[in-house]
Amino acid sequence: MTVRTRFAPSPTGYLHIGSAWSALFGWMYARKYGGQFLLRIEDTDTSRTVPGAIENMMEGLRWFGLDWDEGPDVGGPYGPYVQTERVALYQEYAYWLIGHGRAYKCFATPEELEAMRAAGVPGGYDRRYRDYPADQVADLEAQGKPYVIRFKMPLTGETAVPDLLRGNVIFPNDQFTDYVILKSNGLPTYHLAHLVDDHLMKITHVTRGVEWLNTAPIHVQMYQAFGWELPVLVHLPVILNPSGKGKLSKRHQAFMDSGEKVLVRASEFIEAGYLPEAVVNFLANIGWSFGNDREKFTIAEALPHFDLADISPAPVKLPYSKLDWLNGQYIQEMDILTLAQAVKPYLEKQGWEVNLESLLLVMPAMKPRLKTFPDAIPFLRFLFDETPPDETAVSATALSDDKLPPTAAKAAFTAARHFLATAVPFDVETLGAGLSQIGSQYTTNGKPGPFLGKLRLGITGQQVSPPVYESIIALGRDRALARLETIIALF
RNA sequence: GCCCUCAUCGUCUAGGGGACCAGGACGUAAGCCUUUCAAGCUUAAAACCGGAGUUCGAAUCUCCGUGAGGGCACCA
Repeated sequence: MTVRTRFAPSPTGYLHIGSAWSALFGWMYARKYGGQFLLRIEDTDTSRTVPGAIENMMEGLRWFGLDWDEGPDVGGPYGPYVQTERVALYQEYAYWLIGHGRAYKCFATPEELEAMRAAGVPGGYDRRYRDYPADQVADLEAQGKPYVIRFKMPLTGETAVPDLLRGNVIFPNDQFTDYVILKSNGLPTYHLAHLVDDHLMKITHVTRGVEWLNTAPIHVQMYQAFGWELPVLVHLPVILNPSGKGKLSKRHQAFMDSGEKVLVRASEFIEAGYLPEAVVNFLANIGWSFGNDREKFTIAEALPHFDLADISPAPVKLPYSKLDWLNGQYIQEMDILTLAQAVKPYLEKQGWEVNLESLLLVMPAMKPRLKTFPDAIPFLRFLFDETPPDETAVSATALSDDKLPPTAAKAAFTAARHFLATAVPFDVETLGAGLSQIGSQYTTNGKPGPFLGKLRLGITGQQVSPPVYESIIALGRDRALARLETIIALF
């Protein structure tokens, strides 16, 4: 039997990182066994459907590299893959259950339901129409009273849910009421729709969040009622908010202790400058481990080791700082041109006009300093931002100290200007030799350090920058000389 | 309130009766390197939630607590 897994989001918003994580495991399992991974849209709550959400999710999945063999856009042998296009099917199965005594029409009004809930009826419904006389049901129907279809849960006994990660989880049946499977508008609820689809689409392994574990007994009972084989159920743990309480929500923005925003949507990870390989590697380390103390790996490498049964059932907080580290590791493997092209848009977003040539010149020096692409912004302001440096930051006092008194500083900068005007070739070796010699000559301790530090400040207007020689080269001879002129004039 | 789940360093994890005075990674701290900031290298601190069992032996099995979470819709 081929493995078939699916990702079945409802199009109510954006792709959540937790959803992507769950999709990843389903995808990995299907790929490992050469099976199929499907995308199905669960849009039976039409009031919550958000335009564009499907496209957004597909885009996110593609970014992660999670491709699907069957889905709304590519079709497949068990389509359609959008639930609102399958309603006739669900209705057919709902009525089949009625015909076989496993479901019934319920005419309870919203007001009645409200009253039952207020009275504290377990499950919010007292099953008043469960055994309603057939002729009276016919009467109500003849009067055009709206109704829903409810599934008859057993009143006694217990239901065992075989969960791959937890074993059999036993639920007493009296905990449940008769759940609505077909709404009064004719659309199915999740309980009916996902189950009919999973069966018809021949899904073998269901990966979904633990929040479904509590309603899984209904599904087990329904599978039995239909006489269908239960797929392997894998309830993945919740992803917790790293700061504070509860699960990671996309509704309420959370913040790290550091004050940074907690990333939740897939699109936020993209915008924040993470590489898909890094994020996927990061997610694969959540609840599962490669083994052999290995943290960094490609998904292709992970596949042979992967098994759904090895996933830990414990809830997790995403270790965001590890993602930063991993992303940095992946950046180190990028070639300079690709890296520069990846960084460029983030610099341009600052309103800077970015010259690729200059960027390429500093990129080798920048690479080990980057964990994410936007990290380059504070380093490279001097290169692309033409607004003049803050005068209070770059002043004669800032450019001199006891190891490099003002007169010596002025002389050193003047010497540097002469040197840079003629230095050939204009490369790191030449500049390094010349400028450090000038530095040693003018500082009171005879070391180049104090001068080079001031030179960085003078040239870049920044306390922190790429290494000075590289910065000067990236700036180019003319611009560097112009800045030295400005500095010398400060004394 | 009722039902369900989970529990190893701060975090992600390895481990599944003796190989564990518990291993790795991130983060943190210190040192080296160094023109800043990083990177890199070296070192350090840091955990089996508690209590009872079972056993010659428990981080590992059982039970009870505790804590953390999830669920109780004509939402998924």
